[in-house]
Amino acid sequence: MNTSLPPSGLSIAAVERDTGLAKDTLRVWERRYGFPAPARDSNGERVYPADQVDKLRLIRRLIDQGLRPAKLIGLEPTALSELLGGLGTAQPSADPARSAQFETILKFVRLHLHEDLRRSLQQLLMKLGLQRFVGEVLAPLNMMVGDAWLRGELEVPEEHLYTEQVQNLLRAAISSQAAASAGRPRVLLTTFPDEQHALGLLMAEAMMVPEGACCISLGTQTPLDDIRNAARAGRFDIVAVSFSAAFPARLALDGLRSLREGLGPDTGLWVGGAGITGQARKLPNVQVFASIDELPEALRSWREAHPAPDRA
Amino acid sequence: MNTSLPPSGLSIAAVERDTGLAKDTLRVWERRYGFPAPARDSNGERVYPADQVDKLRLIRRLIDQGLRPAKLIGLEPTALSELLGGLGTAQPSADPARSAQFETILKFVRLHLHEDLRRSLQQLLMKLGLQRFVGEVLAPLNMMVGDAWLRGELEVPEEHLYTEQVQNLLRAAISSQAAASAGRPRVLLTTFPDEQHALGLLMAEAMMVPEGACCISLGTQTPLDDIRNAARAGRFDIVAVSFSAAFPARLALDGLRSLREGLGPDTGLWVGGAGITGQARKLPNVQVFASIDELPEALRSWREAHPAPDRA
DNA sequence: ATTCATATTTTGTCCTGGACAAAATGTTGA
DNA sequence: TCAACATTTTGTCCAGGACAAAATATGAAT
Repeated sequence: MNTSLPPSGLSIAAVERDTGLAKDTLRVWERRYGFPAPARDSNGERVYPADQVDKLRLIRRLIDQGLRPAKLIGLEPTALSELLGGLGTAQPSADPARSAQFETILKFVRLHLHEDLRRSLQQLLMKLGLQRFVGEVLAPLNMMVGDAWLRGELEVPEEHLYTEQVQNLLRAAISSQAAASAGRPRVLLTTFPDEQHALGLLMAEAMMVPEGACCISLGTQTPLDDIRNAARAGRFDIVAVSFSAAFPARLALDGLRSLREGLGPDTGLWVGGAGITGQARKLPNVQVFASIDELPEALRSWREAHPAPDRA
Repeated sequence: MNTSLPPSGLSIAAVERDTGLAKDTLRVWERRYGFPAPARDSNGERVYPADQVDKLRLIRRLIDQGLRPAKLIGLEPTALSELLGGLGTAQPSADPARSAQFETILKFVRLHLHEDLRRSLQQLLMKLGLQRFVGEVLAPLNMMVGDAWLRGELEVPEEHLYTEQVQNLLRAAISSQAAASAGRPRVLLTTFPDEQHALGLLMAEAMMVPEGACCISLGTQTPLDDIRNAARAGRFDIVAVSFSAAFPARLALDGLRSLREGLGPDTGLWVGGAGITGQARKLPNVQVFASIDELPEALRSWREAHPAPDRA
């Protein structure tokens, strides 16, 4: 039941897409470390065997976790997998019942039981309310899904399925609560270019809308200049940006500093997500959230510091 | 109110991100056509002035429309803009009242009046019902937004704003109608890798769910093999794939042929979107939709051809 | 005149191997 | 513990040659 004859390996462009490693990087690794060592087709072009691509994927994930290529490239795939396994960060929930529930949900994801997945999430949402649902369920679940993905226990379709279902749930819940347009503060949400993960944004929105904030999301991947311009033109009080674990911290810091300058001093810059936590002290005048639970409290503080104007 | 001193131009990587033109392509154009002609920094690296990047963006859009680089690179930006203007495809709606309504909505997008935008879309949705809303409002509106974007009348944030609002509306509407899990047929929706546009998928879902189909969306960018595997494992009756205008037709055709083979003969392959219309005859055994309006009828035909089994 | 097969041009991607700056790490001294 | 400096690691850039796939032009045959 194989596909066909020739494609017994991937081109360098395909490997770039699959692993996220730039063509230049693939070539320079080969030159320096002797790995990967792709075959060549009749045309002298690289043809990467599947097992080397798998190993590259593992290496990529470990690099994203902060390890360095030279230490990884020589290792066996099994050793790499072990490293990956040791890196799981999600500590099991304190509440064993809740913890078991999460395992069940993860099982639904693994088995593509979208209907069961939808139903269990929906029930939890109904039971806990939007804010607690995000803080107590989605936050840890995301970590678990992320860890599972890291160690290769989940494939692309499973991850997509989870994301879609959560997105549906959150968008519906947010729509139904949409605050009056006069809500305060006015918050602009988005991510930087190259950051595709929309869940963080939605979760933030779900935390803030019930507090009466007026949230406008631009979705993912807004160029820096456009964020600045949109924030000014729309007279927003706060710009909120989210970063997933894979986002290079360097890019985030540079971009945030530049954005911080571009926004007026009256506009708050709130950021969060695994890609940025712990960088707080390097970001003056930027509010860095270690956990999404802090958002409601932060909103309340903002309100105290910015009493509503008399009324226009 | 400029940013700072040094960045009076973009690096080749930044231009790649901004224009979608590969670094190799940028360098080879420079070598062959003498354009772009970037300055060099102290390090000998290319620094592209903003006006050249703007022209590159125009060229890129025209190439996506089927024109060829050699004919474009010599032209003045004004001439390029004219070409772009002549390419608008959306003929004004037959109904003048409706047409005026669309213009109003577009104005809201342009002015970032998210609240008004949301309200007008919501009203139309309520008035027309989900299916007619998608077919009679969103389809033409998408064309208008696409055209405006093409000729540079809309920027990134406006386009994002529109997409987000529509997505919120559609997801909420779909959730509220979600069919019983036993719905037929079982439809798997997704896009190919490198295709980021999710609206087509949502619109398709919105057309099918009210007909009682059981739709599972994987969101955008699922690798081909994963689509095949997911379709088999989930015993889907139909796989639906959508292509935006910018998607290279070649990639779409190749991918679809390969996917067609990979799916069993009992699984339907339904495709649509501006990137694929008109290619129908090159795709045997693939159902190509010229308009999203055809979906409900196609579902009914499918049901006739596949009478429900006795009941398990 | 339309379709089909074959030449020609255009165009994007790949190649090698050298270079260099930014980031990470190691070292030293307060 | 922190700061300043030296060293290594690492990713990205460059030039300029090559080639195959796509697009177009040319010609033959229906």
